Amino acid sequence: MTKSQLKVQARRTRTRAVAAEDKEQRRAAIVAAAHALIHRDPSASFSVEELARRAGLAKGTLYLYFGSREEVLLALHLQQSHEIFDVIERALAAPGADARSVLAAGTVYLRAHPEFYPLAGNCRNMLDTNVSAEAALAFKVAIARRLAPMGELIEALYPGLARGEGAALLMNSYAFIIGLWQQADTPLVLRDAMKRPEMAIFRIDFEKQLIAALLDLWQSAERRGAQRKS
Amino acid sequence: MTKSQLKVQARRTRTRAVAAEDKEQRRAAIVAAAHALIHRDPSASFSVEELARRAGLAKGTLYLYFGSREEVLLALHLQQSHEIFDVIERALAAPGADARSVLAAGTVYLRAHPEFYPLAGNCRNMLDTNVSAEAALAFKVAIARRLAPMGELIEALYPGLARGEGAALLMNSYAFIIGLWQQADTPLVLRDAMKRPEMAIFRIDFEKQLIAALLDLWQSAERRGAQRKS
Amino acid sequence: MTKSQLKVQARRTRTRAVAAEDKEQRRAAIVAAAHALIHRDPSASFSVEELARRAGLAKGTLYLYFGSREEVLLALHLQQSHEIFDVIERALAAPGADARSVLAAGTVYLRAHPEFYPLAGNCRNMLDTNVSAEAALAFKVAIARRLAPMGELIEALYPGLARGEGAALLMNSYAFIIGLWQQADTPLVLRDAMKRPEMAIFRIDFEKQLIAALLDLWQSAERRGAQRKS
Amino acid sequence: MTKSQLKVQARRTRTRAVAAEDKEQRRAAIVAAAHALIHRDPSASFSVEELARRAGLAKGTLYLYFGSREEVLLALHLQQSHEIFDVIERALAAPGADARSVLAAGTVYLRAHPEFYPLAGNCRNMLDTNVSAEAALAFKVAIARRLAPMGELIEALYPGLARGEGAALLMNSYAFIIGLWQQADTPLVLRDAMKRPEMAIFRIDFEKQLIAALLDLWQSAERRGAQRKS
DNA sequence: AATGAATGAGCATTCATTCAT
DNA sequence: CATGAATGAATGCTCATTCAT
Repeated sequence: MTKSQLKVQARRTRTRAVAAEDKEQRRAAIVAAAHALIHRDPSASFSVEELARRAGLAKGTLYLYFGSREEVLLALHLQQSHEIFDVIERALAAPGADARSVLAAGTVYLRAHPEFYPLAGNCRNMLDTNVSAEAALAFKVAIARRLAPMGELIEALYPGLARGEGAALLMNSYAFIIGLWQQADTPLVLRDAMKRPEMAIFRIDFEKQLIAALLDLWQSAERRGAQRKS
Repeated sequence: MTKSQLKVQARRTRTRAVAAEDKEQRRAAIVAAAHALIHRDPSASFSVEELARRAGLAKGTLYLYFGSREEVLLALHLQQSHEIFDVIERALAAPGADARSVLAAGTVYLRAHPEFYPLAGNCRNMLDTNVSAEAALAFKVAIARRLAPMGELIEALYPGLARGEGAALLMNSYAFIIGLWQQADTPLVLRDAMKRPEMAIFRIDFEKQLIAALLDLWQSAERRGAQRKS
Repeated sequence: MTKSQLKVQARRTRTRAVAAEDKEQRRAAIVAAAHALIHRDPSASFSVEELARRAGLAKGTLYLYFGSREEVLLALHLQQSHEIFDVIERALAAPGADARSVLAAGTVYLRAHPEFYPLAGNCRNMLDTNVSAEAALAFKVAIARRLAPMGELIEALYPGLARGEGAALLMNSYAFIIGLWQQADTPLVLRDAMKRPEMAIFRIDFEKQLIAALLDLWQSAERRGAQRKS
Repeated sequence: MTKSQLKVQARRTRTRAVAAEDKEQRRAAIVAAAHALIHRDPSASFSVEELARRAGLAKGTLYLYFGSREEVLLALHLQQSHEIFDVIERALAAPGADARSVLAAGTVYLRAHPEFYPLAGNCRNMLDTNVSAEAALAFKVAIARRLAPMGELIEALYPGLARGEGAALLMNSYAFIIGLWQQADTPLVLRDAMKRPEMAIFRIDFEKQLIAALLDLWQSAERRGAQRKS
């Protein structure tokens, strides 16, 4: 048996994803692999090689399902966005929903998925780097389709809000979450330096400050709605 | 003296920066070059080569003044932060200052310096990539030193605010600005697609929405202060 | 029957080529697709994917008919060679045939099939790259089988030529055509630069220079034959 | 001593080419490395990695001197072209020069530099692949500058030739050399098959057939000149 | 201090070919 | 026979950083 024959034998190919359903599974496996990797390394510096290995696929196969490394990350971000949107939407639709309960629900999700932050914080960057116009558009449209009904739920909750103000409130909240995380999260190299007295100002209780500010935003919106109504 | 030595002699060399003052000038020139380049290309994809050329220096010289490419960008970001802090601080200290006037002042600065946004949005990233602990610390401390007095001005303006709430309000505002920009700024590849009806939700009036939300944050803080006072 | 099996069944499959005739048709379809593609892109940089799509087949099917991408191109080249050989042979066999009439006939073909040149120019390369010994041999033998009778026709036309000199004249002509095209055809990147005065020497009238030189070759052969005869 | 320190120690950099003269030497070293490699492997399939190693340089350094892998090959081809042009020019200028003596001189060069053929045969291809317009133009202009004076020497030799016919004769000769080599050189995979009787037609004496045909071309030109003169 | 030549690790992506279905 | 999902070798090039001059 020659060396080359050995090599051929060694090549074990995955079962083929022929049905659309199977293909969707493959995509999901790749996204899951990215999820696992970004969990360990929030800076997402893993290589495509690593990503493929983790997904149990060859590098080339990955490119059958995604146009680029960045599009995988975008897909992961979209997935997580759907997840948090599900949580928020459910909270909004629950009886007795109010700002507090909705924000609490969102916070629970975020606490359990800290990798959401760096992904979201890099999203704008990714859209400018190695993401096809189609993929970028699909992402944005998918987000838009979720924001609209959630915005309406908010508008139902806060009568007096104008059409679109609900969605705007969501976008504002989202923006604030991303922005505050970027300010509050301590870079690795500063982990030690955070103890210094000069850094006291940055030693904030992220979640507390987040909720407080978001409550301000939501309650201001509610108040504005109430005033208009009357 | 050989031919090759002659060549070497012929090489033009910048006059050397000996005095501390001169050194500061060199640093400033490099930062200014980065400013000019990032103005044209918000993604800051320019190379060190380009940066050095624009600054009128050799590549190696640049590394006498900065530890890495990212540290240059960080210095630029710090400079712009100082500028906007100056603006804000002045507005806060002006007679009759209130949320509206302060935010208006800040908005004027941002309108004139759109390159502030991508720089600020990437700041968190930079601190994790190729920035020495010293440089990162120096940056953070410099920011902290500006936030403290400004926070106190706000606390003076809104009696009833607890110690530190002024600075927190600033940080929140800053976070919101960065976050909203990331949501609102259209990636290049989507410039055309923005016209589509599905994208309507993202066609926001950035400045208007920014000011409205910030006003909500500031006024909520003010109200909270007032309540406590009474 | 599972969902996925249904999907598989739904997959459209070409009708199978069972008869030898059908198989030949498939081969021809592939070659025709290559022809069409190389017509648009003389550098033949199209992928197998594209080639298969154009031929209306799956990638794998293509490999049932050809051993490699290059073998398809070789087949196309052989086909075109047969065509021009047909033209030449007919001209040679025509009453009153002479160098002029034969070359004129060949020129007409080439004018109508400009993609012949790059294909022929790359032929030597292809034979060294990804072409099986069998395919290479088959190609060469097929060419040889055409050259022999044509060479004899030339020898009949120019009495005095030794056995084999007719074929040699053909080979020389062929060589010259390929070589001159390589010198004369302007690379895409130089299209604009050709206007410059320094490039004047390369702005030749390809066809005119081609025919003039070929006539020289043929008439020299004729003369040599005549001398020997006498 | 840590691993990383070892690495730094191990890095041995070439003495720097500061003077223009030294830089020219580096370029030459790279071209020489390409020459050595193509000598062993006429298909020029070596990697940039290999080329750099052979030149004793780092990969990146190579790109300080050439824009792409192909531009190195083009430079090598230009160098060899200069060499054969030198030979031809000298032969043309020698007392008692005629077609025979000039072609003999050229043949001697080619016999000693068989790697000239594949390089020349691929030149047209290279100009279309990964060669900048500047490099392509520089190459062509350099060739043109050599052809012009040589053409004039021929015109002086063959009075009666029109202005430009000398250069055209050179170009024709060059074209024929390249073309005939492509027909005559046996591909590796056919080395064995060449013994077969069907391949007899391709078992030509390359040099003999080359010279014979070129003599035909040159003598036809001479005759044409002589006729015009009278 | 200033220079810019040299470095080389690092990496996403392509695409001809195979083979399970 | 036909398909197209899976493969993974293969590789040119970039560019931040270093350091000899």
